[in-house]
Order: sequence, then structure tokens, then C-alpha cells
Amino acid sequence: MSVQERKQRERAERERLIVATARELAEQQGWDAVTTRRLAERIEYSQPVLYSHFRGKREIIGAVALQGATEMAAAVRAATRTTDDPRTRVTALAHSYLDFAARNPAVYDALFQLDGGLAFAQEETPEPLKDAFAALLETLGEAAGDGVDPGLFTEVFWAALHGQATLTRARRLPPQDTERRVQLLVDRLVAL
Amino acid sequence: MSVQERKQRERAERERLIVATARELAEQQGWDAVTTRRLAERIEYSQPVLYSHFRGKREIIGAVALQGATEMAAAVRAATRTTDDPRTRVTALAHSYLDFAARNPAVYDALFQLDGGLAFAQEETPEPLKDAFAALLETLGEAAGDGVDPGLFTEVFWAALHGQATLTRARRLPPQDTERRVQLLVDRLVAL
DNA sequence: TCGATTGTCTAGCGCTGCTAGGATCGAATC
DNA sequence: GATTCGATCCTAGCAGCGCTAGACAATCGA
Repeated sequence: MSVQERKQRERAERERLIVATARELAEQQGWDAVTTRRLAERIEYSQPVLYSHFRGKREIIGAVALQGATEMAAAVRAATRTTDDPRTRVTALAHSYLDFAARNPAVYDALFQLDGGLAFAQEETPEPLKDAFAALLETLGEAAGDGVDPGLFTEVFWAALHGQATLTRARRLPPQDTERRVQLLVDRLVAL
Repeated sequence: MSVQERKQRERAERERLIVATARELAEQQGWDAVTTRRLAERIEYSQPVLYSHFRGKREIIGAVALQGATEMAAAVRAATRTTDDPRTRVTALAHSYLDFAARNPAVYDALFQLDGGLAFAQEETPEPLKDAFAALLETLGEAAGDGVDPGLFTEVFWAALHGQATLTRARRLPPQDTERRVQLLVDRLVAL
């Protein structure tokens, strides 16, 4: 049995290597540079090996997205744990979210821009994605105000952050006013 | 002279045809389906002809984006012209914006997701893009409230709409609650 | 009518994601 | 210890991509 186990371990290890390498390459040179050939070369295996782990490039993107969702949830929770005041917590959440998006653009794209073949906002949505939304909900739900569905409020706030994150990175918004934009957003959206 | 003029006319006409065909194809089957080969076939010219009008695919996307910006500005202005009440105007703007994004997904992508080689939020930004932002500013500026920079407020509101538009279309947000989300956004963001 | 210019096409380059089929290697069996 | 057999991996190749060089034909000015 131990031989099979070793093989399984090695296989799992190689899969981690593929995902980590894809992510690294994407962060360094963008997702366009993540071709199956380059990826195969970097992990020092031939191209078809990738297809024994993933159905295709799309699934590799999806794997990076799941990894990113877990990290983002952790980042948001860590940032909001430092205080009890709802407004301060929301501000911290907003900053940590935009910070994550800015620091991990490729991962952020895998999560919310690219097609990773993942289901969102559904029953069959993978756990890490659900949990990332839950992390937002934990803090934003408190700020919804009376008579407003916490889930709906979270969606609105999240979308507002997402818009700022993507438009800033796509150079559609000037980057220097981020702080003021976040402040305005929090001031207005958080229930008094 | 009239021969040259005719040729110029025909050339301009063909350029319009290229842009219109690219847009049509993108709306029908997505931008991935807009390949230079397919596009050339549809306009009944060979592939290199495209490159005598545009530097490459990117510039074609940019041309579609500019066309879209003009239309979007017109749509927003038309929607906000019907009333004088600031809050009602903002609601109308939000709906017309999201409606445009939903009805012209490929054009919206060309504008705000894809790389069309256009400059944004800069001096050399093409006029249609500046004017589209101006159209938003005309209505949203009124709702900024005292002491808040109208431009900044417009950016925040626009980003919030953009987030909802893209996340909804990327199936990250459930589509059915759009109306409630818009209402919540307007209620909170518009200065009292 | 002739040479130059302009316009268009065919053919091809290097790249992409993906896969079929053969070689190799290691584990299990005799 | 030799042999079979299955898993594993690679080479080679497909169709399609954006883009371009060079040949060719049509049109223009002299």
C-alpha cells in the first residue's frame, strides 16, 4: 500500500506545484503569459501532464481562484478582528479588500474577472467562495441597518468595492484618490 | 479630385463596416469569437485589409468602445432628462446605466473590461470617453452633497454601478435582486 | 502608352489550447 | 530472477490565433 500512497502524495504535490506556478507566473507577467507550454516548462514536465490534473487552463484558473478566496477571507477577517465598532470594522474591511485586490491582481482576476469554471451564488458553489462571501457578511451585515437585508447590503457594498478595485486597476479611475473614495463610500453606505 | 473623394468615402464606409461587424459578432458570440479571420470573412475582404484600417484587434475593440461611449452618454442623458428631482434623476441614471450594460455586454466589455488601447482619466483621453463621464457627472454631481467633490462622488457612484453590472453579468451576483440593490445604493449614496 | 503608385490577396510565421499514440518504467506475477 | 502488464509520461501533431512579407493586379499621372 505504501507505494501507492507515496505516488498519491507525489501526485498531490505536483498539483500544488502546478497551481502555485500558474499563480506566480500570472502575478509576474499576467494571465496571458500563463500558457500551458510555459507552465509545463516551469514545472519541468511535459504539457500533457497538466491535463492529467486539470481539464484545461480554465480549471487551473479556477484552482488559483479557490486558493485566493481562502486567503481573501482570512485577510478580511484579520483586518476586522481588531475592533468592535461597526463603522471602523467596515472601513478596515474595505481597505483590506482593496489591498488584497491591489497586491494580488492575478488572483483577484481569477476570482472575479476570468472564467474559472466555478459556480457562484448557488447551491453548488465551492466552500471557499461561500466562505469568502460569509467573511464579508460577518462585518457588513452589522452595518446594513434596520429593515435592510444583510445579504443584500453585503452584495451592494461588495459590488461597490469591486467596481473601485477593477476600475482603478484598469486605469479607468485615478489611483491617488482611493482613500477618499473609500471614506465617502463607507460614510454613506453604513447605516447611521 | 472626385475619384479620390469617392475612394475616401468608400474607405470610410468600409471602416464603419468593420467596426459594426466586430460589434455585432461580439454581441452575438462574445469577443473571443471575434477573430481577424472571421471578421475578414464577414466583411468579405481578406484578413490584411483589417490592418490597413487598424493597427490590430486591440484598436478595433477601441473603436467599438468609443462608439459605445457615445451611445451610453446619450442613453444616460435621455433617461435623466425626464425629471428635475435629483433623487429621481439618479435612480433613472442607475437604471439606464445598468440597462445599457445588460443590453450591450460586448460593448460594455470593450469600454471597461478589455484593453482597447485607450487612455482613461487623462489629458489625452478621447472625447467620447470624457463626455460619457461628463454625462454621469451632470446628474450625479447634484447628488454629491455639501463639501463633497462632485467628481469624486461620481467616481464612487459609477464604480458601484460598474461593480453591480460586471458581477451580475459574470454570474457572481444573482440577477433577480438588481432592482432592490439599485434602490439601496441610491437611497444611501445620494445626499439627503 | 508607359512607369509608378496604390490596393488587395495568398501564403506563411510563431504562437495558442489541447490530444492521439507510442515509448518507458516500475510493480506484480510466475 | 525473468516476464508480463498497467500506469505514466513524452513526442508529435491538429486546428486555430494575431499578424506580416511579398506577389500581383488595378489604377493613376505623365
